[in-house]
Amino acid sequence: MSATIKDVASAAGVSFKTVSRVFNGEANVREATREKVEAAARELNFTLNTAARNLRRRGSNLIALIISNPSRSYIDNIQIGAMDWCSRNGFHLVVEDILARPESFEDLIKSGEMAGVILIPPMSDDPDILSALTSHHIPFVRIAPETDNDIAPSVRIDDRAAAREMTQKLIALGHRRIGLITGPNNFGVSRNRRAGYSIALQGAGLEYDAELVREGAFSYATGQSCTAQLLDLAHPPTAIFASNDDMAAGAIAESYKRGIAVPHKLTIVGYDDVAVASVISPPLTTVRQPLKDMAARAAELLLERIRDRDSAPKHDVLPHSLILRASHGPRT
Amino acid sequence: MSATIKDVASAAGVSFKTVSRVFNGEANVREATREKVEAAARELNFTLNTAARNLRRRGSNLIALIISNPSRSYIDNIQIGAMDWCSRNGFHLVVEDILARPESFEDLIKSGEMAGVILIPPMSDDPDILSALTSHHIPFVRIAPETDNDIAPSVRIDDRAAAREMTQKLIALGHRRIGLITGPNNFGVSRNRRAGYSIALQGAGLEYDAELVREGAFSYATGQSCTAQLLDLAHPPTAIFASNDDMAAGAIAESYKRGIAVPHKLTIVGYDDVAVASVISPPLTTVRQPLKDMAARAAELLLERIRDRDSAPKHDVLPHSLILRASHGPRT
DNA sequence: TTGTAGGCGTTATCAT
DNA sequence: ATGATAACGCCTACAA
Repeated sequence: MSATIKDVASAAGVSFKTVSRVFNGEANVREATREKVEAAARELNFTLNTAARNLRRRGSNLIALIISNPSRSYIDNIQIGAMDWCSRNGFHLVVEDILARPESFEDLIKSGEMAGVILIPPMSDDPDILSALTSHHIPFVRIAPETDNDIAPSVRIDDRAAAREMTQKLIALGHRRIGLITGPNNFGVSRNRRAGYSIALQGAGLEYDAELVREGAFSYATGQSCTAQLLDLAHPPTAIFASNDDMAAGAIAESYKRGIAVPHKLTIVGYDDVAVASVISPPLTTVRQPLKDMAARAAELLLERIRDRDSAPKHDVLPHSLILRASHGPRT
Repeated sequence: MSATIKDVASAAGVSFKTVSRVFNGEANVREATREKVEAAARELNFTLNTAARNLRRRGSNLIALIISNPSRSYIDNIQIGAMDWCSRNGFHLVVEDILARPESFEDLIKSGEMAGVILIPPMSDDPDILSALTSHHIPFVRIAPETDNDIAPSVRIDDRAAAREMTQKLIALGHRRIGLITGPNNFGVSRNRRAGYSIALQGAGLEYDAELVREGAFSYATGQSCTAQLLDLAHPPTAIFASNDDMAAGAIAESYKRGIAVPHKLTIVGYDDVAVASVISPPLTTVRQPLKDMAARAAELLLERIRDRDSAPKHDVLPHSLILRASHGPRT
């Protein structure tokens, strides 16, 4: 059917090994020979057969992104960054939803079809997943794990510092009772962000009031319900810090429903800076994470490990920033 | 490293061909033999090597979803449906963003690594893409193309009927000047939905007023700007029909900004019924498309074509429905 | 019902 | 700088 290196070889009058050399960018090919081969290949519309290459190399050009995350907008950004990197580096991005069918993860791992795996929260901290990957010797990288380790590289922002800074900002605005809507507790980022919140309070001599801290699930609906609980308190907060933008959007909706104007009567801030943040009303003050860059960087670190499995895993911390839009204001 | 069919064969005391038979579910294997083989395979933690299989079969277990769509929420649902189907049917879903790097599509096609390709708007109607796929003999399926053809199977809802029904609903509510925000004109669905709108007007003896029809880009921002244009008209519409939910959300935001209450002063309805529709305020009256089911069905039809390239392409029309929430009301 | 021979298209190894 | 030979692990075709 389609041309092989042998076809190209005979068309170019060289041995097929030379064709292989050309297509692998190996040294020791005379320039004239290279050109002859390339012309013949173009003529025959030749492409290397990936299956044959993978078989012989015991390799793969597939990177898997494991998905099981309640926030689609978070995944979207990660996926875009990863897709882009893959397409520029000769890989393909395979997406696998582990929530819908847990066996699919096991299949994926056992099949050995993936050159490497990208993990996002909460899988980045899931001991079963980490050990499965490790015992099958599949290179992987973790995005936003709770803590780093020697097993795999990671990419993150400093969640603790980011949450601390945002909380300090709210304190500087005069807020003294600040509600926190966290993510689920099995997310490392949830714990780190709560720690940052707590540190900021402590630094300002404010007491940590467990009543003001509610656990959401990174969804719009839980943002609403946690906000409802917070506003029903005898002493409700004057500011609410949601651990992602979806929950912040839910918080704004709940306030709006109760006739509480944001930011005039209540300050609400989010985390992530995904699409919804600049699209709701009022636009959201939030912590920006460079999710696309994080994903691209994660793929890069993963590639290093694929190429050299014994290399020491690197741990990158990318910069975050506070995006000040219109959903925050001074305590009134 | 990892076990091969030969290892399993000698462990089970049979020939490797028998192992192959077992793992391909072929007939003519005695039950006792099958069990012996399966036990040995379990023992050795054996899995078929995909690269070898693909090489020999000249096949692949990869299906590509080509992405280049302004509405992430639309893609998300399609992707979820496709991922799920793939994981249940021994395939992997590869996502490829053609907007970020157009060459990636060419590479994908030439490499022949994909068993098939799923196309969504606007690629479903892109002549260059269709002919590239056809000339490379890559099976593909089109989701929501403008019209069907003999080249590839397709899955759609009846956009024309759906848009007609929604428009009729608005007319029944007493609206006479109904604004339409379309998608880009290179989307077949845009044209079909506008046709449905037009038919409904005609059926009610209302005139099609080009002033009331604006072309958006399926984005929140264009929903806003088109609504602004519509509301600035000397005779503004009393209802606006946006061709997707993102634009409807933008329309609501624009109305809100101008102090125009929805639905009391202005009716706004959307299309798709993606996540944002039930999450904004007021919740959106919209046309529901079963996007996940459409994607799963598309994968199914694609598989038929992969298995038998000469089979006549099927064209499925899935049911739509009108979801009546709170963003519509009678003309006031 | 089970087994044997051969080759899919590439890369590795070793030679020239 | 280039070439010959041998795998990689599986499936197809045919034989027993």
